[in-house]
Amino acid sequence: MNFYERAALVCEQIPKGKTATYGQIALLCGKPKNARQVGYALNRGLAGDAPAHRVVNAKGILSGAASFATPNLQKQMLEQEGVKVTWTEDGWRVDLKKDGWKNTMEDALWLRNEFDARDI
DNA sequence: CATCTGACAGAGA
DNA sequence: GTCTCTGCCAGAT
Repeated sequence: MNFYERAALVCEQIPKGKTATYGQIALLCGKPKNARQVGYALNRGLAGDAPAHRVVNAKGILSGAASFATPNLQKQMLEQEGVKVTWTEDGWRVDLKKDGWKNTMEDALWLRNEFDARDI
């Protein structure tokens, strides 16, 4: 099973206008403890064309390492999708209560099937 | 091999 | 809500 391929697939399922956390991605990939690897994957572009801008840490902070063309690009893209991004002491933050991706059982089942179908 | 690092998270105070 | 401490694990050195 390839964790990175899974991570990419999961990221692609994040609905537009919603955000998911690294831990959430890791969980859906079947590796609850690999949150850091999710970040690593996105950082290294190992997640293909997955929408990395919709992935934030557990606090909703845009961790913003520079795999974006310009600083604040992540923020811009999120706002473009209707996500409210506010500045805080810690940096740009989204409201996970409002714009966080709520996984449904169907999302999980769908993913399970895809993983199985693609043997990853 | 041993260590260190990091787009992280959870538990406890 | 905050802050600190600990566990994680793939990659790099």
